[in-house]
Amino acid sequence: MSARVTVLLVDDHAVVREGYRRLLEVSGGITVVGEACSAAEAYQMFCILTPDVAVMDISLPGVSGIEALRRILTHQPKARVLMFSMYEDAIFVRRALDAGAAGYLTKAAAPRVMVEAVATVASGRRFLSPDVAQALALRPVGAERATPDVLSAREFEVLKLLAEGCSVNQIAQQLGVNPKTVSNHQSSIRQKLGAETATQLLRAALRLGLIPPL
Amino acid sequence: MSARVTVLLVDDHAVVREGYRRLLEVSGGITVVGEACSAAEAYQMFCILTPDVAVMDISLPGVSGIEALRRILTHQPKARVLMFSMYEDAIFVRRALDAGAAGYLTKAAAPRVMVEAVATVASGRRFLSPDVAQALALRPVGAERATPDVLSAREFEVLKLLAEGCSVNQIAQQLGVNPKTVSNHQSSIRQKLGAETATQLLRAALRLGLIPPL
DNA sequence: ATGTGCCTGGGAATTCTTCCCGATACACGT
DNA sequence: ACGTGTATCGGGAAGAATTCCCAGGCACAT
Repeated sequence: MSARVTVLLVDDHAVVREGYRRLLEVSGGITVVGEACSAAEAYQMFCILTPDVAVMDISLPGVSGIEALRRILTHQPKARVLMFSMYEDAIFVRRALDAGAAGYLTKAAAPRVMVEAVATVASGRRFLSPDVAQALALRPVGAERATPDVLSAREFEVLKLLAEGCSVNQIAQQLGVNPKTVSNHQSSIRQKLGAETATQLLRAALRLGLIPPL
Repeated sequence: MSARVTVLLVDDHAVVREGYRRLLEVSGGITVVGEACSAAEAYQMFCILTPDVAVMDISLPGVSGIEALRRILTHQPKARVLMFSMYEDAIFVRRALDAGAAGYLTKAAAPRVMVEAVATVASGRRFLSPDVAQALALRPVGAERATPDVLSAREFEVLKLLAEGCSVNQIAQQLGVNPKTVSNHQSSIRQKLGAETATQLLRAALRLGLIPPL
């Protein structure tokens, strides 16, 4: 085999990161060289450490893992990022892959699969955990865009933050755009989802799994 | 120190369980003697293995971790169960403790805190992770009614309708008052609950049980 | 009687939303 | 290379909602 694989772990829960670190490191060929707990930190650390693979939780507070993935790929086009999530819905998988993820793994997968996934991604190939592959196979192309996919990536992002309780101004600051833009996004989101009130917007976000159930 | 501590891990994600297992076992004094991925399995395995401590994720598919906790305690009143969750809201903590949990730990806690928590719970004491303790301390006793009581009856009613997705105008019509009045009520509700955004208002209503969970 | 708190709304200032518009950028098929 | 489509970003203006301050009517307790 080749040299050891270096990994950057991105998850907002410290205990979870530590668990993954140990899980990966006992495998023998993997070294976790860094950890990050947010999208911003993930981007910075990736640029500094240039790990072979980033293992990133898809649901981070504020800016999502997918957005973090995009930012990394913008500046490091050759980055190998393995997305990791509790969601196995085809919609999430597709968004992750569309955004350029090198692999997608669910937390329901067997532990050794995670090691295998990192190794596969590090070697330049793509990796999908079996359950995910099945979910995708069952809905070939565009099947899942019955309702949810009418939202664009940015709209997704804005909806997530709105559902988390952020104000338009906070979102604008976090995404680095004009509040007016966020407001305009919100309008189109509401129209696309048919959400007149904030409640309906939140329900939609819950349906899409953008935020954990309350 | 005393003998090794035996632990039953309960979480619906295999990878997560494996991570925790490694995290706990390298500490030296802890042995994970079993794993379960559902409430039913947790109960069965607890009865068979009689571990010193069960570490249980609060959010399990189907029957929740708290319900699993209750079932275990019904038949094994001396069971020591450490609840483990990504939520640090006081309401979750209180429910867990009311149900008889020996401790509550958030996933945001530092990794070694988990080891400490297991050891503390095994020794017969209770354990709360620092962030959780703080959340509870801020709302001492009967905390869950500290907030709602400041709302007047009318405000309560308006909040309920708002949370159900009604517009201000609809509410005004339903209550037979001027929309302006409803709007004014809403303002004071927001102020009293500290809700900046519509979403936060909704979450408050959920916390107060004004509407069924989404 | 008097104070207190709630429900009710008006008025004015402010902020947000909506709808329409154009600019830029990027991907895609021809 | 070129047009086409789409996403993102924002400006402008009209309209709607929110906030803050205020005040009358009412119930209720001291």
